[in-house]
Amino acid sequence: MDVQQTIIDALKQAGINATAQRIAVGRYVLLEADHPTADEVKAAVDKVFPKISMATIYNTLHTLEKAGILRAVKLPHTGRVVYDRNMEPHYHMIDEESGTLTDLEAQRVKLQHELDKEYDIHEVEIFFRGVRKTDQ
Amino acid sequence: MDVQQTIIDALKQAGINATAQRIAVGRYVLLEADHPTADEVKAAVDKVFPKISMATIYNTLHTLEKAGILRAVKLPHTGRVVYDRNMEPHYHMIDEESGTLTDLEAQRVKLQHELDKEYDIHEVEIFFRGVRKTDQ
DNA sequence: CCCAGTTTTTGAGTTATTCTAAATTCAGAA
DNA sequence: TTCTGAATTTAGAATAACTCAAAAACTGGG
Repeated sequence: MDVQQTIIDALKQAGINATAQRIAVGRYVLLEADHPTADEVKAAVDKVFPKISMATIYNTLHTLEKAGILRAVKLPHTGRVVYDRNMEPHYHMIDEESGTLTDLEAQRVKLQHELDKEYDIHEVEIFFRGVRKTDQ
Repeated sequence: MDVQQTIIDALKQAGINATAQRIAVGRYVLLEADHPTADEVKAAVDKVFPKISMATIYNTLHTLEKAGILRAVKLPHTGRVVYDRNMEPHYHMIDEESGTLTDLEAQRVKLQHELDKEYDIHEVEIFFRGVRKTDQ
């Protein structure tokens, strides 16, 4: 099955009409990209799609978010929003040198607290920030 | 010792010239406020200071940040920036009902991971999001 | 093929912040 | 004091990242 069809199916599966623009955006953000910004999505789609407006980029990203197949992550250091197709519970590591954002599976981090006594916790967001160690 | 003098001393201590505007802003963000936005700082200062520009509000907040006596926190849900005078290691709890932000001392949260093997971690930012339990 | 509903587009509007350059104020020297 | 260069403040323009509104284009079911 080709990539095109994979995306069309994924969109339909999520209850989204598979328009040409959505396929182009979806293909990039759901299969190819690694935490892109809206601008980067536009740039990437521009390379393979004749003409798409910024509003459609945002509309589509929001549609994917609402459908539960994409997540917007607001980075606390820069304030930029990037889109994350990893829908498993996970946290983020920000490499301060390269600016790269890496996913960290939730099970790699153990978290203990007693907030549950007082709150119904709906979500925990963690950002680790640092630099890669120079091995010696 | 009066409040005015406390702030003047705190500013000087941090190596910041104590101008009238900085005293007014500092007094609010370092002593009175609880996670205010820049707009809220302006509104509060306007009540006690004849005339201050938004640029000065931002300039001063940045100056305090660089001096290490104030922290900007970018909230991941709204994207708004609030200023935090708590310089101890701590995390944040966001009450989704009221929008309130509460500080959580770092020692109330135990965090275990093996990222140290690969990274020099400079900072860990955690946002808990949820609602207060209705006691029954 | 037709039509109601959905999607896309353009361009203007918004919000929060930053920039620029001029005006003001300040701290230390004389 | 008075001066002077540096620091600070200001207004207002500029920017970035969206969001909105209304018209135009498309789509899928009948």
